[in-house]
Amino acid sequence: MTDYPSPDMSGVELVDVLRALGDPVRLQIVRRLGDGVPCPKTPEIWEDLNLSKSTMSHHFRTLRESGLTRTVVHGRTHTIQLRKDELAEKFPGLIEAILPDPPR
Amino acid sequence: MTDYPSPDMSGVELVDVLRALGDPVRLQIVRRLGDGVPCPKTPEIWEDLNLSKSTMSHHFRTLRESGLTRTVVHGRTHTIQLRKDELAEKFPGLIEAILPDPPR
DNA sequence: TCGACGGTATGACGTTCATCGAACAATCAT
DNA sequence: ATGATTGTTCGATGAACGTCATACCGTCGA
Repeated sequence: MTDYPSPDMSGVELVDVLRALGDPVRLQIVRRLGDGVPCPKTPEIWEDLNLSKSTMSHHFRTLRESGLTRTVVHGRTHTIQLRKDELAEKFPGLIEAILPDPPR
Repeated sequence: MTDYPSPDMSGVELVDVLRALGDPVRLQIVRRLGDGVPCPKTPEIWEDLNLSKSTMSHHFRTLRESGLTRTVVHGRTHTIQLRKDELAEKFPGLIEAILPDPPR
């Protein structure tokens, strides 16, 4: 079982988080992950983005390495999860500010 | 008197703001502008950043074009100002989240 | 009017980045 | 075992970016 480590939040830098968010594709991914619930990587996330598998994988890696997301492996299926609580503690208000609308 | 137009806030995109913030130099500039008070471009802002005049000018332009700042010309002196109120209305919570500390 | 000053525009250079196809790796079903 | 599925890694390519030195431009003071 392969492991995809995400950095400890103590080493996560604000500027790197912002840089990761400063791409249209990645911002959209994060906003779809807004509830913090793990989400399968493949289907509805990028059917409409019209990007190749490898490009999506690149963005998933960037998000994970920036500290924004965590990747969980289940067999041959991967799910991606926004590290919402940890981020809220380290950068209060940031995630809420970039998520779609108010949570209503 | 030359004019340096900043975009209307209605056309400002979140992803462009985040991209502008995703650079160490620009993030630092914005954080020093946090109070929204106009700040002269030259002196204390970048004496310690050890960057050339033209590089700073490039970052100032990027910030202005992204919608984050406004440039005001007084004679041969330029001041830069964070568009704090407009940004707070368009992207609630964002600026506060990336500014140093709580305002105390 | 003429220089000095504050800042911008231009062009160049090296690096990073987003993107893709193809190859690879790991797991599940048969 | 074998093949199909799910996703990552690698190598390449073109665009965007950060940086600098130089040239340029508008303004102020003598």
